Amino acid sequence: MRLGPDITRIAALLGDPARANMLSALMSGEALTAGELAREAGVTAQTASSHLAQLEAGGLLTRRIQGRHNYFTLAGRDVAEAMEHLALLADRAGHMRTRPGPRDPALRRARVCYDHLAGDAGVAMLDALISQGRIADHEGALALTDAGRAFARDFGVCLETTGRRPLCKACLDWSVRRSHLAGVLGAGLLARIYELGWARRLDGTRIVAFSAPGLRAFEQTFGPVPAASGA
Amino acid sequence: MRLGPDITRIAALLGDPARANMLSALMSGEALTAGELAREAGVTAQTASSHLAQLEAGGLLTRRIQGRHNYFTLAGRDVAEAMEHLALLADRAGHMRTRPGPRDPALRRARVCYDHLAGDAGVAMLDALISQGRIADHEGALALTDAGRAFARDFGVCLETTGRRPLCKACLDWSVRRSHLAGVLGAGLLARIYELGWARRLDGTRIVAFSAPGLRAFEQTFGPVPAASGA
DNA sequence: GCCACGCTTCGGTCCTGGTCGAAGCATGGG
DNA sequence: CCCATGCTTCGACCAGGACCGAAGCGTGGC
Repeated sequence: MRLGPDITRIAALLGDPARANMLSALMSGEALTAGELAREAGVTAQTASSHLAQLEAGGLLTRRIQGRHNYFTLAGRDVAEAMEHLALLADRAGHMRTRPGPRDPALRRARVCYDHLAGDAGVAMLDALISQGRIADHEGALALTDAGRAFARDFGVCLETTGRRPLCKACLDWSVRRSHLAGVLGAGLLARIYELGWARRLDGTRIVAFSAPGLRAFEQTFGPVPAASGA
Repeated sequence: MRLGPDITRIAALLGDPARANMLSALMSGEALTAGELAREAGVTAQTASSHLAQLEAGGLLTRRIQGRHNYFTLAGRDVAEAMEHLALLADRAGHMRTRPGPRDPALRRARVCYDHLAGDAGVAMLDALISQGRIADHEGALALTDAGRAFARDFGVCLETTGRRPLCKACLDWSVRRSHLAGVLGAGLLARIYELGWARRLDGTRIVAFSAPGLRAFEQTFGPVPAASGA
């Protein structure tokens, strides 16, 4: 059985703390410079440069040079999905980065999963959309209903299904271990949540922080967000 | 951003060739002994023992002791899914284990993805089920239709949806880069394909080998399987 | 044209971790 | 009871790779 693609190369890239921290920082979806990533990973610029070259060669990162800055982004949603999947396994095995700190609950409550909402809020949102009859759950397969299409339009989400990306997709949440909503609709809803000022992303983290009125509006639309998901 | 689960531990486990080979061997879904896995990975029993202990501690493997044999299986479908996801990234980046050998095309043609059919045959099967109106594809979300339910019953697949496992699930195929069918139905169909004698799994590999009449029967039910998927 | 800045390359150090030989410990058969 | 088998533990070896200091090389500002 020495066939098929070589998982080792990719996994080894993800297996180093410095590189994993860089990639985690990019899970927010935004582009960061080499220097910012070096600081994020807690290493010098030289070391970071080496890591970034490896990640780029491995197809996990995309580099765009602008002036004297090198901007990096994840090479695609695939990368983010694979990392989330690994996070699920890690969480189940109880592998935490550190002793859970004060900001960890915030991460579990609402965070960005590359381009859509995850955590308690993300799971609650999908639950609401299903119970409201806006998304149909055919034994784990999600489909947008006519009512859901109307809701998306009213909410201001553009559903142009450009490319082959599915409209609705279930994405397994590592903190709640249930599905939240990904796909075009998931990304569009989060974008609108930002635009409406309901929430903003905390700089340098994946945490999505709701304002007090924003949370009220969110819960009015999608129902209450349960408080505790941590064990 | 030093929050959330520690991906590093899991990824580092997958990042070693010996461990990755062991896990790959277990992707067939069957249980293997420590000695078999050692041979599979090309290392001595001592080294294998160390690796297996790490994989077990990391929650990727389950050990069952029977007499003086230690049988190992993947800890769950999650593990297989995560590995497939990494394989997708690796394949896109062109990371092959070796120069593609003579058996590599067979692997791309039909292989087992833990418990369901993947490769050209797997993708063709899902395509057929959709075009036959047995599975509905709502922009990437798969749902079994009434016709599909009847077909499954006639084909001899039991659809008891025990646990929370979805009936139909799209699983991205690393070799074809399109979806094949996972979920309860996907696993059930492969089981029936074995039972009907259409195909069998080659020992020690993930290759699913169709017999000549078996392939004819398969193609009569699901339409022709395209020959080439390799680049 | 000079310097500051961002990043990369080079060279060297250090250490984690994979590896095997040998010994230890169970299980099962004769 | 003794031996073969399957696996684990211990100890030591060695290499790959992470890391940083220093130097090199572009870009942009003055």
